[in-house]
Amino acid sequence: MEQENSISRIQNAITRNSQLFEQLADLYKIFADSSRVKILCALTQSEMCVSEISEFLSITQSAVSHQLRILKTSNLVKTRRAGKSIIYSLTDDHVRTIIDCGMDHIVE
Amino acid sequence: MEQENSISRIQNAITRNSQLFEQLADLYKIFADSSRVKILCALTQSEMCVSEISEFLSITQSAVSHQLRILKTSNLVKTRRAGKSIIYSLTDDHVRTIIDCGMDHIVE
DNA sequence: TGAACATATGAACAAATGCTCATATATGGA
DNA sequence: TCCATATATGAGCATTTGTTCATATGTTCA
Repeated sequence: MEQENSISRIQNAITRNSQLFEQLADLYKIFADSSRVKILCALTQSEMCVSEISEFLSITQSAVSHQLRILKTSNLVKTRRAGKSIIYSLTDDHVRTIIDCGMDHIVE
Repeated sequence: MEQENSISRIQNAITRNSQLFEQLADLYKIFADSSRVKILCALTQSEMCVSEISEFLSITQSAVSHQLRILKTSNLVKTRRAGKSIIYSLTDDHVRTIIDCGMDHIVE
């Protein structure tokens, strides 16, 4: 039943809406970099400010900031200010789901 | 409960196995191109030979072949020969699941 | 065996990407 | 206001990536 919905959804997509694939590819592009995946996984555990992420993952502050910008632009993370820091957190649970999907495939 | 497993799995991954993120990112890289997503979606419907895929998606035979090579190398598709044609199909249902995950996020 | 069809592949090129370095912006406290 | 801390951003650069074009490999059938 759920499978059927999936297939017909994809069929419609292929025949009628080629743009959807760009969107889909663009979404996966975000997860297609190990720095960003690490950041997203880190935020899966708890919200963190930039310097915490940087330290936790051993990635340059600048690099982290650049990647966070991408993540925020694509609405996967949201921010709030706390004093001098800016705290990043996941926008919703989709990220968790998508990472889990991929993880399931890796682990086999 | 399922959420808990997810989180602890990710925590272990971050602290102990940085290589896992490369694998995860590499997996998403495969989905991060619209041609490959289209091909995978097409194969979601039914197995197809190269020229069918090429025609169905309006992508050059050469381009399709190059992408199929990537998909096969990463074990997402398998092949069998039928006369002059080589027929491609999905290796398992993980592809469906992953595409569905992404689709869910797009549709919102 | 030779022609026609089907697929694979290598080289070349343009576009996209992620990092670093330097610097700008913003906040809090002395 | 001045300084230290925190974050963002632009330019430059090296690497990766996807396509095209030409051609090679492989299969069927006359």
